[in-house]
Amino acid sequence: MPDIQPTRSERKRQAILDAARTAFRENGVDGTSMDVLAARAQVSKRTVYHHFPSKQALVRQLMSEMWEKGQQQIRVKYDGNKPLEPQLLTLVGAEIDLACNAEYLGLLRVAIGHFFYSPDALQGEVELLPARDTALSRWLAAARDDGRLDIDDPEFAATQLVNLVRGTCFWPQVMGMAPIPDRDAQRFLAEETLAMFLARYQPR
Amino acid sequence: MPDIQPTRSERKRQAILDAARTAFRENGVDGTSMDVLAARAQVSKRTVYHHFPSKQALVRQLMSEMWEKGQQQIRVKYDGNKPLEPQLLTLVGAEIDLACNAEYLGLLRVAIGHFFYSPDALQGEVELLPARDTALSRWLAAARDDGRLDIDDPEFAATQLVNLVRGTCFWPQVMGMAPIPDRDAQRFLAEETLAMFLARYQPR
DNA sequence: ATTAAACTATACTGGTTAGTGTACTTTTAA
DNA sequence: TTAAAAGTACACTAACCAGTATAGTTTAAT
Repeated sequence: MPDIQPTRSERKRQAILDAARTAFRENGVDGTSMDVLAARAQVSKRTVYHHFPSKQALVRQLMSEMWEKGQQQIRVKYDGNKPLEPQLLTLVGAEIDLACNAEYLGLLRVAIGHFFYSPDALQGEVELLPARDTALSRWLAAARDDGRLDIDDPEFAATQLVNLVRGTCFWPQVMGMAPIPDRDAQRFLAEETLAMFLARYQPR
Repeated sequence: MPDIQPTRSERKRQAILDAARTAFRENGVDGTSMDVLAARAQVSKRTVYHHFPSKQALVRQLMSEMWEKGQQQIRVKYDGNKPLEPQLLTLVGAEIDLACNAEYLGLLRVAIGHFFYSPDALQGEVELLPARDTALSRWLAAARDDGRLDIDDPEFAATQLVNLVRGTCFWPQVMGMAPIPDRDAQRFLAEETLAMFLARYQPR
């Protein structure tokens, strides 16, 4: 068993990032001192500053991780030959998957807590909710143009769909007011969301 | 014009509360020092401590204001003789009104920012989103029992309704990511929300 | 007019925190 | 083996902040 150990330096760096993720999520960036952070990472404070020039740089590193996760785009092209439901279910399922991803939620929590009072800084550092909605609204527009959905404003319809998901699956978790729903609840949410959406927009 | 002036003491007290409201909303509780607060209120720091024994007491005062606003219950009893739509529109409209109330949103923003990282303290001080949802779900259950809505789970249906509203009307504003929608947008949202909800749950 | 309550300016205490300086030890790679 | 890179312990700085102390001024109600 070779079991290649990463270099000590790399291990320390990861320990710092792990500690930052959990500590920031639990107590916020401002609520976590660099001394506490170093202690949680079992690393001297000097080592923290060896790997990251400042607290802000550490935050930025975590933000870019989150950004990456959020970017995992859904590639569901509209297919006029397949039935609507399974296609839409894939889209909604992807939305729910992301909104139920503990890692993603945790990082988003850090971001929101940190940038809550400086929206300008927020916009400078990251765009929180990436342009995934546009993929959805484009799909809806395609289905509309194909005469299979009776939608006036695809963007608004996409917003409705997303709101049905995020209201139970995203915001409460970000706020720390509810746990992440289990698989069954996620499936139930997907089905009910779809049912409501199609009841509204599917031509009879 | 008598124009009864409130006493100086009362004027100072209000100036402090006003300054706290805006400063806390803009920069958060932790991001607003008592020195800055006093300066914004054009009052000496000692006067702040004359009116409020501590920063926490000041926060509590603002929280109770918010609590009061949130408690303005909607009293729409289900009426089997009136058509569904206008009744539901009243309920949805009330939800939107509150979610678009700048004062309420501002205070909620303070609360969320303050308690984001201590949900226990949150539950100790206030319940953020009061039990207004239960009024809605009771109304829905009544309409269901009357055979006028085809709902399995009134609580979930109420959540869906509320999510459709809050996703565009509440969360973005609390997060400071979007301005409060104007009257037209509010009406549009109410109508579209209702249309989707009834499409799903009104028996054909 | 007098007096107590409210207000002001300013300096202070005690505590916390981001980040640095220093002298020393451990790891790693040539 | 050896030298550089990385890590450690710990003391230190400069700044900030909640809340207090003090001594003097203004307001308001008797």
